[in-house]
Amino acid sequence: MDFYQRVAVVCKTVPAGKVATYGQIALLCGKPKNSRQVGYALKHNFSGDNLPAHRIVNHQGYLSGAGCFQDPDKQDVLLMEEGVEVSSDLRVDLKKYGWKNTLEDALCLRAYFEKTGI
DNA sequence: TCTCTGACGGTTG
DNA sequence: ACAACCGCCAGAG
Repeated sequence: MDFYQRVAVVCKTVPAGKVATYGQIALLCGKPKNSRQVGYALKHNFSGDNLPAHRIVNHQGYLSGAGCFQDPDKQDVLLMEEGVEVSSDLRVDLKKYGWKNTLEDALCLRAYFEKTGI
């Protein structure tokens, strides 16, 4: 099983206009305690294609933004375009914009992982 | 192997 | 609400 592939898939399943936490991603990847590895994966940007990394925030709703985009303000712009409000201190309201992963989503991802073998 | 480090999370005071 | 602490796991040197 390729954890990073799973991270990529999960990130893509996060709907536009919503944000997910690292813990959520790790949980959906089947490894609840690998939240740090999620960040590591995004930093190295595995799987090549452009992942919506701007939708991934920490459990407090802060955008870490450690240079995944050359322009630090790029993430604000992307989130704003998706209708997510970002405060000046790079924080989003998880109560409003946090992605509530349903059991259906988890099962769908699980099935996808089984199917593709990752 | 061993150690250090890190886009983190949860609990506690 | 906030900060300190501890736990966690995979890469890199």
